[in-house]
Amino acid sequence: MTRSVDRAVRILLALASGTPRLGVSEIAELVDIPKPTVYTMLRTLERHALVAQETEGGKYALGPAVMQLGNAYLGGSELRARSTSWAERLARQADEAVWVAVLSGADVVVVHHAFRPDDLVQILEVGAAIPWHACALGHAIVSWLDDHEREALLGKPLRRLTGRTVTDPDTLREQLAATRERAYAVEDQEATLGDAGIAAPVSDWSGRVVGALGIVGPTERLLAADRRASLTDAVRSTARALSRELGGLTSRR
Amino acid sequence: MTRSVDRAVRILLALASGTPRLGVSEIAELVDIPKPTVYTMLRTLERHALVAQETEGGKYALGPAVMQLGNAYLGGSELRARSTSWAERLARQADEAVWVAVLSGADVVVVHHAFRPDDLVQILEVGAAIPWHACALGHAIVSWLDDHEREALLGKPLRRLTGRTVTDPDTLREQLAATRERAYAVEDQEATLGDAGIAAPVSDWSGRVVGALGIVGPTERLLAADRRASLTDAVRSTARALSRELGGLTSRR
DNA sequence: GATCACCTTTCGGCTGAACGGAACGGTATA
DNA sequence: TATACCGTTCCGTTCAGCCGAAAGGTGATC
Repeated sequence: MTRSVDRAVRILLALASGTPRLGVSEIAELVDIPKPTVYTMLRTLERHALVAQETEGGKYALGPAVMQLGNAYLGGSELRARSTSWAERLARQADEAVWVAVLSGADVVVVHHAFRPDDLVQILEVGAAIPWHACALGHAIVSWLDDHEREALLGKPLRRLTGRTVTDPDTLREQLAATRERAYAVEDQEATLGDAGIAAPVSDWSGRVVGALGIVGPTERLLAADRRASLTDAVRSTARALSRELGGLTSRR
Repeated sequence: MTRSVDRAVRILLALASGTPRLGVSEIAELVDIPKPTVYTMLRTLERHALVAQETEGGKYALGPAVMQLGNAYLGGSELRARSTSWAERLARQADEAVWVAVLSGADVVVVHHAFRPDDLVQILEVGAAIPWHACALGHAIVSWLDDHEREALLGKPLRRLTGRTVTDPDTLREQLAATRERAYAVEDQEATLGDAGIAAPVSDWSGRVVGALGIVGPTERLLAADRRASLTDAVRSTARALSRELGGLTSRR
């Protein structure tokens, strides 16, 4: 492990979480690194536009280059590339928005978003990060991780996002077991009030879970008794089809 | 300057440019750092999900965390926040797609994209990076930089993207002078064949240019003799209005 | 199936580059 | 005017990063 690199990353993450603009001293305290060290690193990061300083002698913020990295990540994502057509198809079929996501630490990050066909106001959610335990996508992924990884995630503190967020490890363990059995996950207003999700895991040729695919929308539409069965089936079979495609063309190793 | 941090960033950028998946040796050669050093750094970056290793012992790629950073950047961008309503308005008025961009090294990075109102196929271009010299947005920004910064950019090698890309520094210098005078830039198929752009610089309260705003679309529509005057006026006045807004509410320093 | 070539990964001792305490100058605040 | 806190600079010390050498895998070649 390279300490300086680790520290620099922690600085970037500090800038990414919550307050977008921070001073040297604030960062130093936040990540517990001496001020001069933080300063030197910020300057180094600034060279590459990963951070930017507002006015001379002012606070620091993330720089535009991090966006280029993000874009490059999307461009290189096998999952995203292969999922677009399937997601589109499912969005039309279910008449709901479809998200494809991967796990990043304890968060689920949306890598593709197919809009609900007839929606007018569409907010692109690509790049959004949601705590894994508060969404169906997260449950779908984590339920398929091996015991060791899953327990590591259950061990971390679990934030409550709405009144309905489940944060008890034991309850989650049960839910994950159920998810594993059914091969799909359901979430009802645990991340956002009014919104629900249905998701299924996506795996690659080796059987390892690489992400999840699911639909997101208003509770009353998604979880209506008469639609639920058909929606879960649609999600599950789409995820399976996508997994098969990822498995087939073993792709560039 | 922290050497390790600089090196780590160069590794990330290498992963971001071109081939999305690289082996340790490939990276080592690309960025000219001894293999074991690259390895250690990759492992450090992997901890934070900034890079990810496909299969165990395989090649490395950017990780999902870089997307979170990108998203955080967008969320904290004053320019983006203030530009949305203006961009929307201009998109309706001009009936064309509107882009807002900032400079990142020698590239222009799109931070906001307002769709052309009646377009059906809409590709979200947020995060896209375009060499500054090949687009109106880039010209608008660079023309307003101070001499020193501008010359530094003109000194770097300028890539040709289409047959019409201007890559001669002297020609560019003239174009930039003209842009500075008119307070808007025009580009015709220099980045993409068939597409043109009209853009104007956006500055903050201190007068420093912070980005640019412009319309993008098919050459025949954008540069039609009868529309051009009204379009350039619309772009210019929108950019000015946005600048004024950024100037007014000095915002959180 | 043995050899080869190339990979990623591990190890450890040397050394110079990163670190951080202390001080500086500028700028809001009382 | 005094104070407090900021970003920034300085520079000697030291310990962490560096990287040559070697190990352990893996897939191709003959």
